[in-house]
Amino acid sequence: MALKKDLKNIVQEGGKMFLPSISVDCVIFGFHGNELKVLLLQMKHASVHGLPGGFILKDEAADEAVSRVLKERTGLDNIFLQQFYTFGEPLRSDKKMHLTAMKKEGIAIVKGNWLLERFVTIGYYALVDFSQVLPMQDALSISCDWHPLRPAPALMMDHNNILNKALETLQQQLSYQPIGCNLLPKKFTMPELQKLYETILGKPLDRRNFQRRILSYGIIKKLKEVKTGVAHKAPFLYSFDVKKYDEALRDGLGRGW
Amino acid sequence: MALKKDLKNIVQEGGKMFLPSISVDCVIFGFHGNELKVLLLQMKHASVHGLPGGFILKDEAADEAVSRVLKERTGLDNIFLQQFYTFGEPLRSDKKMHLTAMKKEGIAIVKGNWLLERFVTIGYYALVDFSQVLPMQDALSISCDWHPLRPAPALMMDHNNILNKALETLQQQLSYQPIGCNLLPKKFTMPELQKLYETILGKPLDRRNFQRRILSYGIIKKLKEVKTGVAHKAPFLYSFDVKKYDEALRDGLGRGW
DNA sequence: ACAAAAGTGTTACTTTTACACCCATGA
DNA sequence: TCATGGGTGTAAAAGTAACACTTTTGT
Repeated sequence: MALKKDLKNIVQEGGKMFLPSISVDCVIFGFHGNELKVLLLQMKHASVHGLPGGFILKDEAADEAVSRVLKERTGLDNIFLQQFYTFGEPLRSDKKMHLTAMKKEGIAIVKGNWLLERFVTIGYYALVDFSQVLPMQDALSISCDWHPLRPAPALMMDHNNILNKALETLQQQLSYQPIGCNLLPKKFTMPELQKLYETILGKPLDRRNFQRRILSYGIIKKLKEVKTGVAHKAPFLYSFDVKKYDEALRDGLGRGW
Repeated sequence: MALKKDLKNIVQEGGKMFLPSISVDCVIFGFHGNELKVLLLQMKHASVHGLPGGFILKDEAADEAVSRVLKERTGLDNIFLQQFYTFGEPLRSDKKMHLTAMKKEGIAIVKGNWLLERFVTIGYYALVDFSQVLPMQDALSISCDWHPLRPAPALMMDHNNILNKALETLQQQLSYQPIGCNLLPKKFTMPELQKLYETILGKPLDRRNFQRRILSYGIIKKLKEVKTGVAHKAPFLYSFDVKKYDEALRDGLGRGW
């Protein structure tokens, strides 16, 4: 099995390939069935889930490492990615976890192995179009799948903490940054976008006010199509204006002083 | 000289004491003479300045490491501290710099020394009461002093980049977080606070509107004293309400959806 | 025909901005 | 006494929040 060979290689050679004591973890958000979802790995040797993550190659930028991990787990390039916090508590990483996992894998891991060190992890969140993702597990997991956020499953180590902080950051940034559209397909309807905002913020919004506000940002444009094959009145489709969007990403939307 | 002994120890033993390839850097902001200042080290062996920084002890939290560095450079405890970004570009650290610096110090640094590795640095900014700070240099610097921000001096490596990002973050957060007061003495006047906000944001604000808005947050309270020994009409003194302030820190000030 | 969701404007309310005069103090 | 900065309120403008009816479509 290719994955196991990879794993063995990482355990034995990782110390030469990767920066020591630093990892990246990624909270991948998707939106489906009117729910926010997060992509999690089901770990092989423990009844817990974990965030997709990885290590930084010696000549690689942290952002590149995350993109690489993301590509591996979702098949996607060019994902909206945001670093949100670096977790540097001394007791956050669980040294025993790797030890027992490797033992069960039948891979030798000796005292002093780089994986048994304490790790500081850089947290990123990603916003992806649910329908475009093809989840793929990694060497240490049974499966990679979407999970609901509320409630989120029990995660290994401090990953629940990381997940919560990611969600908090997302909620805060949603009001000032034009990020909502990243979670939807290229063409989407106004009610879909609104549902998304309501879901992230966890509260209902007025339809008319929502529409006015979103449109006032100028980052999305109404297409001349409607969504077909749908019950009830056909809603218009919108897409977002990449140029205006990029400006808004730089300058923000909110007011403030 | 104690500092040199320390330095030699860090070069030779640091690999055992600290997390490898990770550093912390701290942008320390102060306010004086109606200007935002930043505390910088004048490096010994190059005509550049640098941000105060350090490394994380093997059993120490990243935040603790920064507090320790801050204590060493400023003499202060319990400073307002905020992690703002982690810099993980592969070429950000300058391997030659340490090498030549140590050569000039007469300290042997051999190939493979931990200091010659690539470093990822966790950026923090600190807000301090200028009048309370007693700047102290470290082993690699001639002096530690306040410098103007606009323009900021040339800094080593990517420290100008770090500084700029810190300032940007500060500006953004100022509108949503009750952080202004951290830069002033315990008792301050409304015009002082306003000057501070104007300086950080780089634009003038209306006196009456500023006062109304700040007071509406409820985080500062008017004292029954006025500032004495001052020219012109004596302004009232204010102090900030720690309880309300802590609430606001958690919940933010701004609106949004 | 009806149930369910989408489209659309107006009004009241709240927040923000703009603006000017008097007062106290030190020089 | 005068120059300088500090204290204070109000009115207009902008932005936000609340709200209802009509249209379309599938069943």
